[in-house]
Order: sequence, then C-alpha cells, then structure tokens
Amino acid sequence: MSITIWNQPPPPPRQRALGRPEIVAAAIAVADESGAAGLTMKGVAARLGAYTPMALYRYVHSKDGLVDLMLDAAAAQVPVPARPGPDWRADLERIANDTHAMIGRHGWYAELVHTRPPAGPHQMRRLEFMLAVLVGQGAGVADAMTWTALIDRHVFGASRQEAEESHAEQRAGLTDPRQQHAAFAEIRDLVVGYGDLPHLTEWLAAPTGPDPQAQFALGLRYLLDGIAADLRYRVRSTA
Amino acid sequence: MSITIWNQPPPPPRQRALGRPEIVAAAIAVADESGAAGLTMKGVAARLGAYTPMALYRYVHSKDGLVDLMLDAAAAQVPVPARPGPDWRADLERIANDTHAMIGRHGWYAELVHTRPPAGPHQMRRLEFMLAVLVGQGAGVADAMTWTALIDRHVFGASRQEAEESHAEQRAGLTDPRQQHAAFAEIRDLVVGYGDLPHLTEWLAAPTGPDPQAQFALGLRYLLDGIAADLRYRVRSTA
DNA sequence: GCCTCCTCGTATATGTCGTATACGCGAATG
DNA sequence: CATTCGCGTATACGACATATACGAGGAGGC
Repeated sequence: MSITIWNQPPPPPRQRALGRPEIVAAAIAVADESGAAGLTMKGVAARLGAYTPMALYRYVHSKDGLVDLMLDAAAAQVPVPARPGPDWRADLERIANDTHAMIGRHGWYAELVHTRPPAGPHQMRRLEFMLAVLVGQGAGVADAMTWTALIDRHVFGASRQEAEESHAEQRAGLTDPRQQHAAFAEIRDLVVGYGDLPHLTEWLAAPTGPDPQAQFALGLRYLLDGIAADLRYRVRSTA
Repeated sequence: MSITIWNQPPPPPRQRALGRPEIVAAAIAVADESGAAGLTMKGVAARLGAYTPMALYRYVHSKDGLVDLMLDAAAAQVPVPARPGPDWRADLERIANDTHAMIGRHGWYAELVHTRPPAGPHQMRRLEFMLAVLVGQGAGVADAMTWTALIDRHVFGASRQEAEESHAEQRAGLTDPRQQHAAFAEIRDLVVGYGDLPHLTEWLAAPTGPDPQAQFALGLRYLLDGIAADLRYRVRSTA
C-alpha cells in the first residue's frame, strides 16, 4: 500500500542544503500566509531560495507527502502530557484548547486535516493521550475512540469555521467596515428575495453572538458533559 | 462583490437543449460516482452528451457557481417543515437525521459544503427553520445561530468521516478482506514503530465500536442535551 | 421567400499545477 | 587523480479551469 509518507523510505541522509525540516518549515510559512489553496510546490521552492519545484520531490515524494509532514509538524506544536493527570476533564479540555490555539496559528490545518490519514507520530501520540485519559476513567478503547472523534470533530470544525470567517473578511472588506456592511446588505437582499425568512433577516441585520472562543468552549462543554454522564453510567454498571 | 452564483444574473431563458437543471443533475451524478475530486467540467459535459466543457459556462458562470447550485439542490432534498412542531427536540433531531441521510446519498456534499458560502435558497430555508425552532423556545436569534452552527458542525463532520472511511475502504481492499487486514496491519506496524502507544495498538488490533449511525446519534444527543439545559436556564432567567 | 440578428455550442489558446524522466555538475571516495 | 554518486535542474506531459473569438442555425421582420 504505502499511502502516506510514513511508509515511504526516509530522505537521503546526505546533506547539502535542503532537508525535510527546511522544506516543511517553508511550506508551513507559505500556508500560514496564503492558506491551503495558496500552497504550491513552486511557492514552497521559491520560499526556500532559488530552487525549482522538482528539488522538493527528492525529499517529500509528492505534495501529499509534504502535507502529511506539515500536519504532523503542526500537531507537534500541541503539548501532550506524558500521562493523564488527576482530572480527566481538565486533561481533555486542555488538549482541545491547545489544539484549537494551534489551528488559530495555522488556519490551513483545519482545511487539510481531512484530506490525509492522520498517521503521523505526533498525531498518534496526541490521540493515544486522549484515549489514555478516557480509558483511565473506566471506558473501553472503542468508546474512547468514539468520544475522541466527537471532540476532534468539534475542535476541527469550530477552528475551520473561524478560519473561514476571518478569511472571508480578509478577502472582502478587509479594513473597511463600510464594505463589510455592504457585503452583509447584499446577502440580506438575497435573503429577502427568497421570501419569508424573518429570523435569518433579523440576525443579518445585527449579526451578533458569543465570540468564537466562547462558542468553542460551549460546544466542548456540551460534549464533555455528555461524556461525563455516560462515563458515570458505564462505570457504575461495570462496578 | 457577487461572489456566489446567487448574485449573478440568471441564465438565458431561451431553451435549446441545455439548462441549469440538466447541468446540475449531471454534475450531481458525476460527483455521486466519483466524489468531489472527480467533479470536472469535462466530466459533467460528457455526461450530458456530446458537449464541450465550455458549453456549461453560459449557464453556470464558473465551476464554483456550479458547486453552489449542486449544494443547494442537495439541500433541497432535506424536508423542511413549514413551521416548528410541538416538540423542538424532535424537530431538530429530525432535520439533523434527514440531512445526515442526504449526505449519505451525496458524499461529496460534506466535502464541498465548506468551500462555498451557504447562500442558496434551500440552504437558507433549512437554516431559518432551525432558528425558528429554537427561537420558539425562548432563545435569542444569536444563541439560536450558535446552536445551529454546533449541530451542523456535528452533522457535516460525522457525515464527512463516514464518507471518508467508506471511500478509503473502496480505494484499498474493496471486496477483499485480506487486503483490508493487511492495510490495518501496516498501520499497526507504523504505530508500534512510534513507541509506546498501547491503547491505539489495542484498538487497531480489533477496531470495533458503535456503528456510524449510533455514533452520529450519540453526538447529537450530547448537543441537544446541552442546548436543552441552557434553554431551560435561559427561559427561567428571562421569565 | 429572403435577409438579418441573436443565441447556442464549439474551437482554440493560455496559465497553473503536479510530477515523470533524464541529465549535468560537483563533491566525496578509492 | 579517477570514479562514482547524490543533488538540483531542465524539460516535458497531461489535467484542469476558463477567456476569447467564431460559426451554424433558427426566429423574426420585411
């Protein structure tokens, strides 16, 4: 098979100038600035100096391989404790918040994470920790896997939405609030044209709400509450 | 501005053979079979008969415009009641399940929904209904918007994960369970090579768990429980 | 019945991207 | 000093989206 870069042979040890770390760092810099859509082999090569795109292929096999490495390098920025602490909920909250913060720095992560299997070592270690936290509370591995999937879905989904919104703002009105207002007015006209959508119209007239961090915390709280309840139930029934 | 197709002028009314409905239906058929990655202007044109890709542009302006139309056409397959029923939770559960089922039929939806603003009429009507359900329980529009975002995040995220998994199976072992087993063994070897990841290793040795539908229902239940609690609190505090 | 115009689909071309292949240069090795 | 081999390059190819210009063929006016 060998789908991911993790199955491929490592790059040649012989060093001249380039290497995986330099290439991945350059790719991350490009993606930080231009987003996933702006990530280009040519762009990465140029960022490294006077290189051609083909120079990268000796080290990363393909663009997908480069993305694998980028995702794992970003995952490495999320601190993972050696072992679960005394408070399982704090453990999960912490790693969720840290992941959320990491994606805040690297908006492309949320766009790319679903395009590749999460098979990198740091991604795996992060997952292992979350499993360990839940298994330590009496959960089975299968349930723990379900719950971590639930949490990560929220973490990645919320991060992606925030990244999209800031990106849309950047693409549109940028610094000009007048233009932003015009964009909203255009959407509102569209909605009015669709017929009777009072609540949507009301919200578009005054698009308020909790800030992104609060929305993120809210959803996380719901999920952890649910997990806590089922965890209590399961522990009681197994005891 | 005019970012989406909804702001663009409609296609020429004069009919010869092609029209938006035919093109969108063909595009959906192509995407159903080949996924979002396989959606190509050439492919859509070929599916319609002896057409060139350029023939489509008179009707849909661009590929993004076509995607806008596809997303809204798929959203139109989700039944939206005229008004909220007596049981708000049943209302939201129902529309979440129906959306989940729709994406089960059109796996590309989960891949494409985040690439375009959700500005189509059917998408808007669906959202309006969800808002109406929550506002009818005493919520403010802003809170309702936050909650619907939470629910949709789960619906789209779970659907996407299911689509990915079935797609990965299809790409790999297909009908052959031996090959599927080999793929898992390869990942397990990888994990073992990363060091001490006992829970992950255990799960990979026997990757079990609730079926996708149960996982979907579980996450939805957690979210609705959380919303219910906050809704009670808010209604009480406003009363 | 003929001319004109307008619409529809096509033909052609351009630019971007990922990437396979073959090669030349220069350094490390014997 | 000669050889081998690793590193980056040059070139080329096939998708793909899409701008532009054009030709065919029917509709409407005379």
